[in-house]
Amino acid sequence: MRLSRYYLPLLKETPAEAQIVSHRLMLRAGMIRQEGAGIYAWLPLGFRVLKKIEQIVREEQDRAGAVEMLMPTIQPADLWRESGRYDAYGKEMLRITDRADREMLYGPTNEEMITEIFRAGVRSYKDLPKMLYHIQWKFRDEIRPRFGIMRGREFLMKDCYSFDVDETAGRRSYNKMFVSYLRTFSRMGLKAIPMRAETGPIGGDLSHEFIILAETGESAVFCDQGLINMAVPPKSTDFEGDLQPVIEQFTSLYAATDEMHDEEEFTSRVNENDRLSARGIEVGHIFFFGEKYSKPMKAVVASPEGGEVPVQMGSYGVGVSRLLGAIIEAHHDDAGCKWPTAVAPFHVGLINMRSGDGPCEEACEKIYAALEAAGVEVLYDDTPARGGEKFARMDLIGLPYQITIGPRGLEAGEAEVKSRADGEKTSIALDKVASEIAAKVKVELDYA
RNA sequence: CGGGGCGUAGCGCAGCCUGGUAGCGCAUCUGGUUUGGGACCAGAGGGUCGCAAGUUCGAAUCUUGCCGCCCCGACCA
Repeated sequence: MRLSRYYLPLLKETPAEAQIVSHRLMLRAGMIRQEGAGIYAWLPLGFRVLKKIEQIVREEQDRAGAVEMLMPTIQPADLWRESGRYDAYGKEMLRITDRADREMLYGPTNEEMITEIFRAGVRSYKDLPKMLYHIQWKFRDEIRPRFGIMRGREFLMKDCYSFDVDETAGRRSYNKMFVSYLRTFSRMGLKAIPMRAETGPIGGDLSHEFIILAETGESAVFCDQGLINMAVPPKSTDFEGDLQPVIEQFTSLYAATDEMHDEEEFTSRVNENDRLSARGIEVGHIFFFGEKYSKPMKAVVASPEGGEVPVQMGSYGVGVSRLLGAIIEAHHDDAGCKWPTAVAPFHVGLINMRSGDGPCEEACEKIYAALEAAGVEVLYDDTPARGGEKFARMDLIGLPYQITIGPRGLEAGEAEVKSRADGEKTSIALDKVASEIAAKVKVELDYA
């Protein structure tokens, strides 16, 4: 992509309303634009990151055996009357009437609808287990939206639902999602810690929140330091095999959000040096809630013993749009974002120090074409701006690699490459730079 | 929902108390000098001062109502 054709409205000054670094950087880097309280437009750069995150979530859901579908954003109220949640959900649910005065709502979540869809198509325990998910926009009329997309009213969420014949099988589904989440967040360069959590209005008896540690997190958390560097299950993990040992490993050490925190247990189970009390961002939440919806909504299957039993359900959410903020919180410096390659809007920024200069342009065009041909995503700054400005904005948007072409390097037959993550600068021969960077990018994308 | 605050050029703000020509920095446009970490000089364009009503000879400024947004608290991906 040539920057001259792109839409990248960067802000030099920090907008007054942005309180946390991820919000500030998203506004300054031209990723989002606020259209109302808790409502944001995704500008081209932000949209690219959102799509990358979404795709990682999708790949790990598929790998765990979940099946993708898409449910509508607008739902009929009657569905929610069946579960009793139409009244229970309160003002957080955006209620709408259509032209015929039918009561509708903009979905804050989809348990009711997926249960309705499931019961229409499944009759026997032999059809189980099933895991269905979608990645769809939700609307929750939050009392107080804040921190940009971190707590927006409209947000993109992956929600998965599992259906099993009994509790044992249900827990197997829960375990699959547990492992899937560990991998999902790890691939984005995040260390997410599963913590025992309350079940909230969705209900149930088994629940974990996946928390990213960050100073600006909304919840206080307490955990054993040992969780931070625990090895995440590899790509080769067999999701049909026994995952219980992994779950036990990750739940063996103390970790709880403040609602579930037990100071006595914390101090008795965790050595003083390993006690970590911090703040965290919730990026995922998994529940097993059994018959909570299947019973009132009559989602039943024929059981092996004859007769009908309500299916055992779980639901599993990932805040896809929130993850952008969480990733920036974890990867940035004073100059801007430092995207992990897996979610970077582009892999490489190509800087022409002297636009309009024949040899510089020629060298840039050559490298640009070679990188694109190698499947590397390049943002080529072909604008007439001065070098300093180009450096500053590349640092701000935070692409993993910057390749600089200027008269100085050309004389030596070299391009300068900067790694945004560690700031390290190297010189590489002009005819090798594209292939070397392409190789690095490929390795980083193949990780996990 | 309770408490606090804000709304003036694309962005950041001053002006309001004490009513009288709407201003500054950045950005933008033109010309020139520059060009390896957000350049300099000269010139130019850009505003229903959130909306409405009222007070007044006169309102960005005072009064009232409305709308929008932000921050602090209890809920949530």
